[in-house]
Amino acid sequence: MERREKTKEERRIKFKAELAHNTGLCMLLSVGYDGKKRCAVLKLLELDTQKVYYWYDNTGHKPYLLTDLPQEVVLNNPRVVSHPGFHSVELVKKYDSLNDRKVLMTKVKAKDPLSIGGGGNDLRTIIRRVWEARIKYHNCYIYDRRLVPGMLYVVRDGRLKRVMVKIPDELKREVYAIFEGASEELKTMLEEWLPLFFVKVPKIERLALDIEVFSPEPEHVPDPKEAKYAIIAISLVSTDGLRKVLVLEREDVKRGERPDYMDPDVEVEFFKEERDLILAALDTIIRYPVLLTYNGDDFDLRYIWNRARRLGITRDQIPFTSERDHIDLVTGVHVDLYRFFENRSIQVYAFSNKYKEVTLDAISQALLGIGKVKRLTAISELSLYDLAAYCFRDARLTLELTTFNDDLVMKLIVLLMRITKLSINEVTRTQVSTWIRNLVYYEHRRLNYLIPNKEDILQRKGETTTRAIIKGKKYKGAIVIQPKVGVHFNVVVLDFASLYPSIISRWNLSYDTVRCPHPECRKNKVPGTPHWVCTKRRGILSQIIWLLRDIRVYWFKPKSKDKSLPEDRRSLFSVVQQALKVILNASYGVFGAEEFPLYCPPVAESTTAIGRYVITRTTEKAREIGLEVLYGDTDSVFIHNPDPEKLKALMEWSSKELGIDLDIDKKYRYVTFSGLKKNYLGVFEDGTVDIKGLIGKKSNTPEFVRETFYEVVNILGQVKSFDEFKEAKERIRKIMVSRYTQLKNRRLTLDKLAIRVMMSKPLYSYTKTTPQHVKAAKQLVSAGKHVKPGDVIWFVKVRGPEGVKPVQLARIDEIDPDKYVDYMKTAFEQILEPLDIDFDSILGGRRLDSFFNNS
DNA sequence: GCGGACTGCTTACCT
DNA sequence: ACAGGTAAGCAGTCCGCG
Repeated sequence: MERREKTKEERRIKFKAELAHNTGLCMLLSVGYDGKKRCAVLKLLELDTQKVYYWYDNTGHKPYLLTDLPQEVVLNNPRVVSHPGFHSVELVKKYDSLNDRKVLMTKVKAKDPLSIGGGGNDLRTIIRRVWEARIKYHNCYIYDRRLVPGMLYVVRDGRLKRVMVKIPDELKREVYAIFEGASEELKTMLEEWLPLFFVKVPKIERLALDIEVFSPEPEHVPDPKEAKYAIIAISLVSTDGLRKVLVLEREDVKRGERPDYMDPDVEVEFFKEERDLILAALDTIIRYPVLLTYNGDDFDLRYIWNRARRLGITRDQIPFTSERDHIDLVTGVHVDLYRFFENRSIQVYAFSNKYKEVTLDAISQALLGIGKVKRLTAISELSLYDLAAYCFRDARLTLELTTFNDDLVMKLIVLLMRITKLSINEVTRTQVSTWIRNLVYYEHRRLNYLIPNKEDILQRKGETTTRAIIKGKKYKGAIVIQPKVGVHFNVVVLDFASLYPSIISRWNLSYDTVRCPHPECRKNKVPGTPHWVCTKRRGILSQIIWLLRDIRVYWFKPKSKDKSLPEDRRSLFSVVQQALKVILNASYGVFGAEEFPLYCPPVAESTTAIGRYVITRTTEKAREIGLEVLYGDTDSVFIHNPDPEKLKALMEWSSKELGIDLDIDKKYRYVTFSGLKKNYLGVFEDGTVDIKGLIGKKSNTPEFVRETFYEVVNILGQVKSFDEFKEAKERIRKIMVSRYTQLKNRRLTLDKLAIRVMMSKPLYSYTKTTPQHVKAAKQLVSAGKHVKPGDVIWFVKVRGPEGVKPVQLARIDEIDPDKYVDYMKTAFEQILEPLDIDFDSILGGRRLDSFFNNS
């Protein structure tokens, strides 16, 4: 996309996005910076009209940095005062939490953010002794004005005002009861935070878009930078019922038949000119406040822009703006769902790893139960109606990823905006460390704390002291208790509800409290480390986590399951608790991540050290009172056939002695342990099977092995008592025999035997070794295919020197059956061995290999 | 020249 | 640009073997 473009203001006028002077109720979508006007600019979504308004800062807020040099010194520095961006200086008081003292600082204001930093000859380089000089201006503006993206505002006579929604007293009382006895500071904080959780997420109209592009080579996706080939279809699907595909008529391509899987209400419009097609799409785009795409930042919108320019459409006619790392919309905001779902925390914590590959097909298959349209023909060879149907599905899926389950994803995004104080553009495109950094910075400003420099934290607090088990890691982590091999009936799993956040809040862990400057606190040791924790002040992180954890555990989580509440309340509560979970789960890890600006090794190390102390003390106590501990991992203990009284005693002991809640998490009818850590099968009371870490479950296990594995698992789910294993064993034997016969006779397709492994990096960077999936990928490349990071390689084991072949290039008669026998054996031994079933003998003494060898 | 012991790399999983 | 711990399978290396 072209670098030079008109100012935000000029483009706003061009596309008729109005200035906010007097508005109805609005939601704050984003905060940016206008380089020409030299001020912050807000995008506000008016709820009634779904119109997006611009509001430019009129408070005179300026970018700044802080320095400990006195004002006179700064003013006597000619390089500062003669700097063209220099504005003024001001004396400010701050609390320096790292050193527990009040400090006077000089605030150096500038006319624009680049003069503070990033402009080469900037004030932060000139002054050198600086704080808070690397915060992006739009975020700094949010902190100082205490804005909360995702919350409600109005503009009256040009003045921006927060709209306060009254929370019913009854509700307030309930929540405050949780924090009874908490400090005044925490209660003030609660006052600020409560509305963010309880104010309903407003309706947000949105339009999903997807494009298809002609390509002369079927395997090649055209480069959006060049946009050399025609856009042949654009689909547009919206929350207000628009369902449309714009299709380009091409000389040699037939319209064909309208496929029946495309709903009859989908409108297909044909265009003779590509230019008209693009303009029609742009015309629709500007009518919605939110544009949704899947990979629009890197493909669809970029392609449209460059293609439009190529076709002579002027910049003035294209409502996109090119930002540093994404494409935004002049008349609203652009949410690229690929960027959002790519976020590891969203993937793991919000969607519990339900999708593994970050492709539209995989995600929608996992979350919506429907994938992309399957096609065998190249895009460019589809008939026009088939093309329309294919393209339509993609936009539909993109929209539905935000609407399913009562707008879950949209609500989650808004809740995350409120919690992290990030604009919608940023929260959907950044990782969890950015979220946590931003929310912690915001609290610093609210409390008038000086935001520390990373080097100062490291210098004062130092490095870690424990030794990690894994080579290359910085400090010791969690404990895993060796499991007792075999089958165990009636097992109760106890766990510490969000252990690490509990530790951070209860033990007052924070970069400002661990190894604090007071000599009298040194007695307050963290077990297993030389570190100590402050006894005089509450740490800022500990305070934040306390609030977020307790409100989640004691309020939102139970309320989201409370059937007596109306459905819409419950669904909001459930989203809130999920959003909090995402944040809380990452709150410990970031302090052990070197790149995090508040990186503090002793904080991370103390957290895991206390975790080890907690689980160790708990197992000791359990054994002491006569409970049998079968297994445990980090924050859980598996107890065999417990006396309920003793169980209760243990839980009470934990909250009293350790200050951390120990709850019943799960009850199993029985559990089988193979003897390996992080590896077991548990059957719940209702017969559902819970599988952890077993090979049969892993995504790279061949489908054939996995199917067989789940058939066996299904039988195990039906076993109610020890005696029933005998019958189960016989049924398992039958399954194995039939499956092996199937394999022997090669009555299966190659893809059932495929091992699927994801390439995590580009092909050329495998320099140390050549793993099998890389070998297969190299063969694909030789055959003219393209592979890139994130692609899953499907390969089979074959006889011959290479040993592997990608499925696309292999034949069923080439496979090496012995390798699959081994696979089967390891996969099944993990569940059969604890039941005392011998893998080889289960087929009546015959070696499994014989099934292959006599073929 | 070959096979076993070993280490290291890579991926996928658990908490 | 959240963390560490566990496991599997393979690649590659070293060592011993008259």
